[in-house]
Amino acid sequence: MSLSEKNLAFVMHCGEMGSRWGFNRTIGQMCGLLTITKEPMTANEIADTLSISRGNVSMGIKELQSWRLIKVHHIPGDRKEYYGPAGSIWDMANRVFEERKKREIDPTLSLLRDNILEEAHNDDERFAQQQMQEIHDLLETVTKWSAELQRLSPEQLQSLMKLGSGIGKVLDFKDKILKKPGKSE
Amino acid sequence: MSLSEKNLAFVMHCGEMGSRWGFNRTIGQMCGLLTITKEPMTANEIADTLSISRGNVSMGIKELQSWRLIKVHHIPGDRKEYYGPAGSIWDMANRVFEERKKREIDPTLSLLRDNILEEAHNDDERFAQQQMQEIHDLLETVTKWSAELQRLSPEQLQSLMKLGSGIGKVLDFKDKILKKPGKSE
DNA sequence: ATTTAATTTCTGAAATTTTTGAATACTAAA
DNA sequence: TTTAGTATTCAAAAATTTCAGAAATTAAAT
Repeated sequence: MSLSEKNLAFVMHCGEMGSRWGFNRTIGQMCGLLTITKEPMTANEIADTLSISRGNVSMGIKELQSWRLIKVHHIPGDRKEYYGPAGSIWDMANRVFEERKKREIDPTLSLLRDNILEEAHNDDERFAQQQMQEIHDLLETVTKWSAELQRLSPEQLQSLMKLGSGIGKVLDFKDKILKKPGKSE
Repeated sequence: MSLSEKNLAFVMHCGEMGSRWGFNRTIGQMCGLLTITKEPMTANEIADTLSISRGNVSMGIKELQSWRLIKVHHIPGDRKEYYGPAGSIWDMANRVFEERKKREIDPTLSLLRDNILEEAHNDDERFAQQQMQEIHDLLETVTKWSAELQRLSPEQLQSLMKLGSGIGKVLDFKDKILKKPGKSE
């Protein structure tokens, strides 16, 4: 139940970064711990390993589940719950990304939509609305794009990722590709 | 110095979202206020408009400058400093993105690199290292990509953004494009 | 130099967030 | 049912973050 020095360093780092990634220290540690541990762990093991209270672990688990970052395993004849990562590293990164979009972008998008619909009553409001329109359009583009990426097949994604600096070249060909005769957008 | 109801609503929203975006409430409000206000504002105007202390504004300005989100203007014969957004909405979004990468990704990348270089001493470390390698590769890809996007011309970027669901089709043509005879990667 | 206008830094109080641990609830088997 | 092994909840304590306002600093104007 105790971590090697190096693994501990990683877990602690995850704790320190936790709040930057969208959760808190304990939850960051838990997430790090579970992703580098081969076998799923019980809540008590987690508490012991990280030297935190059992209650705290319980709340952390709930939170990590709400992010869909961990999943429960059961061992026949054992009523404890064993927790492990919910998927591959890529899956988990996606989840974090998605969840953060939900928290960091969607509420703003919705406020902006409402605001833009209304009529501006004076110059200040007019200028503000222009700015809000720009923010709105930007966020909407980001939103559409992330949805798009999620829709790609893993192969296509890999392909895209490997593209790197090739993206410029590909773009230069975009028109030719999309404007094939008979195929309108 | 006072905001219309709608503009106030936006500014307060920015405050509420502030901590999710990487700063705190006051700084979020300040950032929102400055981006929807046409004319640059003095620190005192900001303090009055938001009903916060002058000292707090000063710290907020410093922080927003460290994010490169605002810039100072001067009016001849006036020794006050006037603050306004550092660029277009797109510029600002880029800055936030870049800055967050610096804070949320780079430190982890560096820790992972160090960790991966060392020899694993047992099975636990071996497994952990595999996972870390995956995280590392993922983060590195993200990093490369964001650098790539910054390198694109605004036109190319717009082109890419408008692509939307076309991205899949484009990818299907990638090989043909990049493997033009005589052009090896 | 002195005064005045402005900005920055600092400290402790207030607000917020996190954590604990005891009490409570749940659940499967005896 | 009861019991024992679990998991969860929640109020209070601890830790952290934010903030106002005073004091210090800087810089321009006279």
